[in-house]
Amino acid sequence: MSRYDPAITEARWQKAWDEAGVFTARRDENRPKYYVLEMFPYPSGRIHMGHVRNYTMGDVVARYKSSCGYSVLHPMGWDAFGMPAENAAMEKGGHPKEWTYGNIAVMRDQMKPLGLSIDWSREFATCDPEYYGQQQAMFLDFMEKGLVYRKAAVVNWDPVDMTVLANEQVIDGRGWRSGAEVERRELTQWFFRISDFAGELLEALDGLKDWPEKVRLMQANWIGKSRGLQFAFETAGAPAGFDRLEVYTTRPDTLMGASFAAISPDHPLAKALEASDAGVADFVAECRRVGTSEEALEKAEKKGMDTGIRVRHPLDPAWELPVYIANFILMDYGTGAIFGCPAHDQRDFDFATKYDLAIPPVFVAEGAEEAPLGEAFVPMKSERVRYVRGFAGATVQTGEEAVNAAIAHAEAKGYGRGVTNYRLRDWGISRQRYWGCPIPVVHCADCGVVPERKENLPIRLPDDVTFDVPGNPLDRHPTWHDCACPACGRPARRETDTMDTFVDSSWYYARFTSPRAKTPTDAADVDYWMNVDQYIGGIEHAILHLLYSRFFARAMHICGHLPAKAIEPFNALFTQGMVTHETYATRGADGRPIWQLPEDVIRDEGGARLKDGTPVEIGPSIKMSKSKKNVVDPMDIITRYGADTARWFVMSDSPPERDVEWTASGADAAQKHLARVWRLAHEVTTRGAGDPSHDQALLKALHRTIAEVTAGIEGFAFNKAVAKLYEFTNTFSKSDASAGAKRTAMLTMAQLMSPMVPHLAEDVWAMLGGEGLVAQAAWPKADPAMLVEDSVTLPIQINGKRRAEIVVPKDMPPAEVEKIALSDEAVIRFLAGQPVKKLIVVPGRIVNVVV
RNA sequence: GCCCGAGUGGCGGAAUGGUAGACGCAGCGGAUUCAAAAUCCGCCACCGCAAGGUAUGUCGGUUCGAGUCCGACCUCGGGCACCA
Repeated sequence: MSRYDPAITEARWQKAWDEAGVFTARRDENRPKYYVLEMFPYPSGRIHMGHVRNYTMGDVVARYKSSCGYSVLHPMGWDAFGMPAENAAMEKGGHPKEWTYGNIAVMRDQMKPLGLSIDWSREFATCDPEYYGQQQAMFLDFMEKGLVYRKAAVVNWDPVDMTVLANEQVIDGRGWRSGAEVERRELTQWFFRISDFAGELLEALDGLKDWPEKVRLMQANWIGKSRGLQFAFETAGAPAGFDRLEVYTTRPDTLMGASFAAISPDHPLAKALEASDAGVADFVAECRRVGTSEEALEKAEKKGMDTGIRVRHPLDPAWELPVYIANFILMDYGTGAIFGCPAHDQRDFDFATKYDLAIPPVFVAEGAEEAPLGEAFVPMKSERVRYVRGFAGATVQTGEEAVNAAIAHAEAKGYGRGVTNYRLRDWGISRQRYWGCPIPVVHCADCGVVPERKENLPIRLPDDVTFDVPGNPLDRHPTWHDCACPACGRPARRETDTMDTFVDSSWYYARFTSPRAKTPTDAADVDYWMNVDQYIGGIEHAILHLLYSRFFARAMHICGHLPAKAIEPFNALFTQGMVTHETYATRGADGRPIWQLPEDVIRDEGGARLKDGTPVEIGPSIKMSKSKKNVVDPMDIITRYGADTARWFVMSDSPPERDVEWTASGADAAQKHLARVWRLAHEVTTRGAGDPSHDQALLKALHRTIAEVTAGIEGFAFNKAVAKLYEFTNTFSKSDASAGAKRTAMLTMAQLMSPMVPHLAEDVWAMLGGEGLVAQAAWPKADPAMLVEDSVTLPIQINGKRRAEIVVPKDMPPAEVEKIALSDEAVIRFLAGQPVKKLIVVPGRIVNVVV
């Protein structure tokens, strides 16, 4: 064979790895273990470039760590429950199960040719009854430990399709299929008590040293710890049972700036008024037409309605404030009621302006005088301000001090108490859908809500369901929900809610350590393999998935399924950027966008159109997603160029943490380079002796490359590792070193390339007579002696501008460097006799002359 | 609206506060070839004949020195709890 031919060799090496069992994870007490995990994929149907990028990154780490002597666990599975399977069934017929497992088979077949070092024997899908049965067992454990409860919560309700909608399915306040205006509706739903762990989940973030700072910050903000005052207003004119109105505020120091109180449309008081007041009922109904998402609520026009009720100010019983129902008050935060201080909160300011309420300032900037405000004055809490309507603490103090003084005042006078509040809400896991893990409880007329017996698990999903009408197929199944009460044995009804798919993905990392165990985990296996040493996934999961997993690990520990060391399951986290692509849309008859696949769009100078000429609107480049159809199929590249080219390509150029916009060019170039390396290796076996006097230069370059590539991989700078390999390839190609040195250099280069392009590396290794498989060879070490340089080029700046450069011995004392610098011809010319005011010599770096 | 990021040549990007543009793509020129493909060599931020000047989204600041640190803003992206 005399040319690079991945089509033949890649399959051959994959077989060789397979037969040698190179990637089978083994518990080996004599070796350190390393668990590398990429966020498992949703089986959408085909792999996309984001997958290739994600799994190649993980594979580089896994192969590298394996070379470094670790016993590596690198598994793969499928996050297989979720709405798209049901949507497909509704649109095209068929069954979610067939659709899902069919997609898994296709995607597995697409992933295997990538040559990933995955232990496929551990593969599972979350929709396997063996998996979700263990999840149900844990749900029962959680119930027993009081980590689960039921309460009423609001959902998006489509009144035409008579079905619950996901936020994603609500577009501009309307159902995505029916187009009907969505309503908020209350249902009794299941919750996990994640908010009980809010403080701990927040504090433990400090220990996650190998997580990106931005993710820790996002999680901290999401948990949203705040210290404030909770107190009750006495009401006047309120319905029976509402003689007090509890409010929570983080700015009790602004109490004297209150000009109104406001409650959420979902507040019990609002509901009570709704029953007797048609005006309130209309207003509340209008508020409920906004979706349930925080974004929708925050963006909606701020509206309020005066209830006619008044509350007495806690510091002055004669002072009465009006009570509004306002659409921007969230029932889930604090008490669902606030007092409004328009002078120091922009939202309150807008509200007060709209409804013509007073805007009395509480404090002014230090040194300023009280004046009418054109907008809310909201300085940092750490800033000192002068209180003109203060009531606790010094006249001039920081907001922080004033808040503490106000809380102390309230507690001393007995009208309120300091409270620590979290923004984090309990995790609602109920879904009124079929394709999810059934919640293993039974509703009995006599015994109430009863947990299913563990021996009856898994509670399997029925196969005979239909999707011709919207709504939950489990609910309308004729017999599935019929069962015997586990407590009294009488006929009862099975819970038809299924679990949020985030539950499935909150513990799969633990399951990979013993995927066939008859319990959720196996003690010896989790103890050996946990924690995940390196977790890799998209930044879009920075908050929810990772926070839920952190909670779940704690809950599993409480139930004995994880050791204490695993309550933070991911030691190191890397968030890769997304693969983005332009979006293409045509317009439907109703003006709504109809997304189009890139492969169906023809681009030309004028814009873009479909094959039939329909004009296409080009949207911004955003995350590739099924719903926007802006996806590109990586299989074309793999079948045309081979896996190594695709792998090399996705590791080149873009830093892994940054978004990369997919473009079709570049794959050719990647393959050219790999073919070049192959050719250079082949030449080593055929060329003559060469010149040994050039060996040292080549080997020095090689050792620098070892150091740089190793640092690149360790630091998740794969693009830089690739660039260094390009550089060394150029050096190698130009080198006239001896055959022996070239063989050594090429063998080492094959090793350095092997995490990225493992098949080519094996080719080269075998060609040059390397021992065994590269996949099992020890990672090369850079010899420190070979990294030392004797001289260094120093730029000389004059007033910060580069004017000259000098070459000096590496260890030359600064005084001598100064002398040489000042006697440099170009320096003398630029100085033109001006006196030198200051001379800065940064050894090995730079000289700066200031005149 | 709120929270978190990112902006550097034609393009992807590199640069512990110390020579801005490594490396790659595209482009241009050359070698080889009957010709092409493939390969190899060279050039390649902008303005300027040159000396030199201007350049890291914008505007300010700190510093001997700023792409990097600080402040304000602009644009784009992610998340906002039922998309996964």
